[in-house]
Amino acid sequence: MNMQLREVLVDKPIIPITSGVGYAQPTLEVLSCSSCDIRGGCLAEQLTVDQNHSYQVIKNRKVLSKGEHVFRGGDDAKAIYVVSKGSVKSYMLTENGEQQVLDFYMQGDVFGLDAMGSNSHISSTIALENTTICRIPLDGMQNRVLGQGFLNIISNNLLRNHNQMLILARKDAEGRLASFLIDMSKRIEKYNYLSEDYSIEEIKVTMTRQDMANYLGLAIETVSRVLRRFQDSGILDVSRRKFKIYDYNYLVTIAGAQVV
Amino acid sequence: MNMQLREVLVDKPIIPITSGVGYAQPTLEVLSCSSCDIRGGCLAEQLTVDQNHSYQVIKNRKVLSKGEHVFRGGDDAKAIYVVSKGSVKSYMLTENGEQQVLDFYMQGDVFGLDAMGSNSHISSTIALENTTICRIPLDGMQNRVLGQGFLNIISNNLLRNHNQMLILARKDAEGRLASFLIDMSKRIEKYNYLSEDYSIEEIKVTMTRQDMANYLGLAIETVSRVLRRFQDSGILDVSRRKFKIYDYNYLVTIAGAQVV
DNA sequence: CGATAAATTGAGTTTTGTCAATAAAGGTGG
DNA sequence: CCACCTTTATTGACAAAACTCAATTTATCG
Repeated sequence: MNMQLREVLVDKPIIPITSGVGYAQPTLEVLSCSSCDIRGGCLAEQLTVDQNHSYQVIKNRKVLSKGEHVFRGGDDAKAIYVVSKGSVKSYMLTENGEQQVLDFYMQGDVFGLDAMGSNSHISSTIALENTTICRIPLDGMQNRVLGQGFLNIISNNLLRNHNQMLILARKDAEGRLASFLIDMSKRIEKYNYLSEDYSIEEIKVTMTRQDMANYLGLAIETVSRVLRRFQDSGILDVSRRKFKIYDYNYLVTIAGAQVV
Repeated sequence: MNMQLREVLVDKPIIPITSGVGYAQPTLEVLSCSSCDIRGGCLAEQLTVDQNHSYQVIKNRKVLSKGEHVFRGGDDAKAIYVVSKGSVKSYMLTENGEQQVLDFYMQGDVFGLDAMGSNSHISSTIALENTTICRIPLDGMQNRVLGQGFLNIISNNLLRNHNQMLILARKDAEGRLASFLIDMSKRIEKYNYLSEDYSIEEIKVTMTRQDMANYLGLAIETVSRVLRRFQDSGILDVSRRKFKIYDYNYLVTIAGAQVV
């Protein structure tokens, strides 16, 4: 990980970003996939095959500090992205200026697909911690062959949305939090499957209570109270962003059916 | 329209359906697009271009009666679909056996994308009225060229989901109903743009109050009461499935920002 | 025309949101 | 390394919105 960071810093800046309005923007790097932490089948690679089945290395890596945007609503949309390391949240703004969090993405996840059909982004994406992302330009995308991997990413994105719609429409606060914790737990386990210190029962998340609330359609106070109730009933132990889950199965029961 | 129906009936059945378990299934027809009501740029066509840019006509039309399923959760997923005429609803079942409606689709809309990445459907889709759908088999999809039209469909589906997530998470019952009515109104206007008797102010929907409730995450009684409140305040006139909108702008105000 | 499904309306309860105050953690600069 | 400040999180009291249960009315379909 240190090696990767060094490499990034040494190579910068090669491609200046072509962005919207005047806020600070990080620079882009052209880096090989060899320095990426994603192990096995990064789906970004499948998108870089052209009609002659030759690989075009057109991926660009970018290092973002916590709180930096990958893109904002209104920015030009000429790419999709993969999280190489770290985590981001995707959100839309309501007319009151509140954030509706659409999803959280972590290592290996593809995001930005909702802008493929237009010239500018509607949603925004921001880094929740120091994060490295991989940018896949869409120029010439229509000349690339449609791989099954790409179809998988798309339908997985859609299924996650559908699951979230069900959660927002049908579940009470406890069900939403339980679903969220199970989902986070599973995803953190998935991208940590090779490291020795992961656990599905002990996770550390990167988002605030407000982010959770904005994702689950709840008030921040409700999130706090439900977590306390969970703790009081012995299901888990909360300490800020760290969750120790004692009764995973009961959490599954509270959550109800999960699709993704 | 009568012509089309006749043609369908004359040609049947050519391809028997390869479906799951034992409930009645309609038969499939191989029909040319010439008898389709979709005017101008049916996006199904873009999906049937192979790598040599020659068109492969592999679209199949199917006539469904009201209440018939296009597919159910668990069915094999080997195709995506276009609504040629009529309307359908897509839904998932909760663990209590309740329906969460994911979206409604009408003439020209593409659905079933969420199953592209797996072998079986998780959601179900059912006809809300007598409906003709067009089936696009996915076999060999990976050899087809990725068109911008397909990307547009995907991101449009994703944007609709995001919009709905915002609605479910942030808006009260009035906001949800207002959003729904505006959306329906726009979509009905869009596919009726050539006929002389359409109006954005006077629409007839094909779903029940229960369907609306299941879509908007509300109780059916709440849907009824909100519609009554709208009527009492002179915004619109409701008569079962017919809505006459008097104050469209006020509806937009109540609904708040719409993305799609 | 009768039976069934769909929609409406009322009364009372529950859940969650809002407002307000406090506590705890994390970051910054001396 | 500590004190201070800002951000994040917790907790309580009360209000509001929507749900549930129940009864009734109105369509729709055979």
